[in-house]
Amino acid sequence: MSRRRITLSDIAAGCGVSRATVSLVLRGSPLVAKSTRERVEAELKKQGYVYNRAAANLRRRTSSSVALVINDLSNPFFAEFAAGVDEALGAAGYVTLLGSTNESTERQQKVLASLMEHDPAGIILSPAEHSDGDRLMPVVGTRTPMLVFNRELPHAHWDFLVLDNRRGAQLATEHLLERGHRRIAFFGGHADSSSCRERRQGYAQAMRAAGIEVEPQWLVESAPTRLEAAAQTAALFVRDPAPTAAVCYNDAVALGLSLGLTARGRRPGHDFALTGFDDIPEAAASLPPLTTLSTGPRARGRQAAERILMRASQPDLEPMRMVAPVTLNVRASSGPERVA
Amino acid sequence: MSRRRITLSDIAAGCGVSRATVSLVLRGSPLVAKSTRERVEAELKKQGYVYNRAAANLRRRTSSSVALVINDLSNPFFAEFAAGVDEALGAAGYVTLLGSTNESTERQQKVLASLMEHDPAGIILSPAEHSDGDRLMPVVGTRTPMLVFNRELPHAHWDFLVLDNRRGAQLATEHLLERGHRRIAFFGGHADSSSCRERRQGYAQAMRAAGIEVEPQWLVESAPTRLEAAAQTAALFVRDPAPTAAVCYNDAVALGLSLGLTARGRRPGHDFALTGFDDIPEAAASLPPLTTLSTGPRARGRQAAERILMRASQPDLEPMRMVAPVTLNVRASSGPERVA
DNA sequence: TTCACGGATTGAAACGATCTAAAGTTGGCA
DNA sequence: TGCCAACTTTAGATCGTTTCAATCCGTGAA
Repeated sequence: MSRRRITLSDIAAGCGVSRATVSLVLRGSPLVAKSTRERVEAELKKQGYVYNRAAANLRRRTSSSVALVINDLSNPFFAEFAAGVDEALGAAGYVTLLGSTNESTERQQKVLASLMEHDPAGIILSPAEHSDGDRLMPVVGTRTPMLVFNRELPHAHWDFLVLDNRRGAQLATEHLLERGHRRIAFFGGHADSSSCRERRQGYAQAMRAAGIEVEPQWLVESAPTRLEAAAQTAALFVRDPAPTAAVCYNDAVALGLSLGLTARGRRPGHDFALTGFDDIPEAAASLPPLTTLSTGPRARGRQAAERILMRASQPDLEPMRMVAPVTLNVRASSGPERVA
Repeated sequence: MSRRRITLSDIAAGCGVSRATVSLVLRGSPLVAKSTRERVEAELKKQGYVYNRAAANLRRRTSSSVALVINDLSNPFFAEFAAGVDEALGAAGYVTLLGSTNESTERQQKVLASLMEHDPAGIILSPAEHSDGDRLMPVVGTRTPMLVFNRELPHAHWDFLVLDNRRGAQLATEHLLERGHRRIAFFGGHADSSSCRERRQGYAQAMRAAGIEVEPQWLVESAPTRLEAAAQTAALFVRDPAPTAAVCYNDAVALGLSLGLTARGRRPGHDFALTGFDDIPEAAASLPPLTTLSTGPRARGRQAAERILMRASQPDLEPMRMVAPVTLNVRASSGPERVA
């Protein structure tokens, strides 16, 4: 029921030793005699002592936290990523300082500034759309290592961890080509986002390699949401001959397209093949199950955490650009083995 | 490029005043003269000073963080909740210490203990399944207020914030009764979880009020996932006459059932009515769109944050049990206005 | 008996902020 | 010129921990 915090001094007083000794016991130093150690440990338990890491960090000039700033927590992809980060940080004895920005660069500035005041050992940033490296620079400073996830920023001397978007889209396209499709669309996404651009590049590259010229009406934009995508379905069929397959920007878009196709009387996986990107949980459970690219967001989170901790302990490491592989997960939405 | 942290003393030295003065400037005290204030502020900017909140908290014996412990971040419901918490905490100048437990009570103990060392002003806990209040007690202590979300724990003197599960299921059931159904099942969930029990109670109450006796085969359990639910669909039709409608434990289960029905040649929303719970984003986008109960997880998060901050500033407030209302969102899955 | 030595313990100064109480500065007015 | 009040500024202790350097103590060697 006591309101006051129990400190080292309370323990020391409680069993007639000095604060210094208690501190040594806490840290398991071999210097203290077995008998005193036991006495002190009993007292710690008895008084319900809890360590004050902030005070310790102050004295030792260390930090035991890492800031994690996420643009969109309600997106399962980022939520999984966050879970992975927290998992790895926790295992290393660090604590996660969370900040969510809801895709607002204003909030992002504020959140970062606020987190910096807690002196994190490092920052993992999944940037809001239209983030500007030049504005990030002054608030992050040069003392704190930062890893940027999922988006490229023009600025250097930060770590980057990005998905292999180009290669992923290429794999999906090759898969559809393999299945006999020639008129393949790239559907969804905002053409000005870096991830959409990269995926389109992979798509274009695969098409070129197959000797197929991409027609302009095969490139359809849409916001990366199910509803928007469903609404854009018609754009695929404005001109004959229409595409018989589509590489979609992501799973949400693919599921939306799937809905749109059904509404138009086409059966996805039968008379139209499509692929997604992300492998969200519903991808496997939808009808038809979605062929898509797994990105392993949780593993990416762990990877980010491990890297930032490494950089925090070795500040002179060179910044690094890491490209995470993606793997194609073939399911029914891309159709049967081989169509005409 | 400097590795050292800039402190108050650096600023003080840099413009020939004392640490105390700089501190006053930082806090916008009216005591300091305009001219010195400007001099100091210039120096702050020039040296790129960043406030050390840990040191300040130590001295002032305050805390500027709240711990948020989440059982399953990859569940959009909890991710939204977390986003809401962070939003409200951030607005109040607090920072979120995140911990995710992945539904493991072991990790939950560890995570809480670790977070306690950072002296949070309060704890918001969404407990892992099978959490035990008696084990939580010693690690949380009595100094730190805690709010428990979404599950009831036998222990007192914590705040509780739960959804009105009973009332929600009752609303859904009444809605289906209204539409003319009599043989209504309760589908999905684990009967030993508190939320499932409460929802079943609401369902039973509405059925009783309508003078209908619930038959045992109308109560079907399943893990709260789409796939499990789809697999359990058959259990609804083992005996004639089969139910014509189902109140589902949650949206995932409802979507699974929807799949299962389709696979059996039934058209959900036409020859079978069903409702969900949670109103996840896909509920509106599925085919047919799902009638379900909105729980407003983000608003709940904000509510939790505001409450814990209030309790942190007034430690003598009585603990409270808050029941969040849920609202019925009627869509096509519960069928047309009125069936026979 | 004295001394050196190793192991165990501790005093006191940090870490970077806050805050009280006291000391400097003004300027006005007698 | 002297004094008081109103402003400004600051010295120094403090928060809870760590850590260096110093002290203490018992023992075996000289």
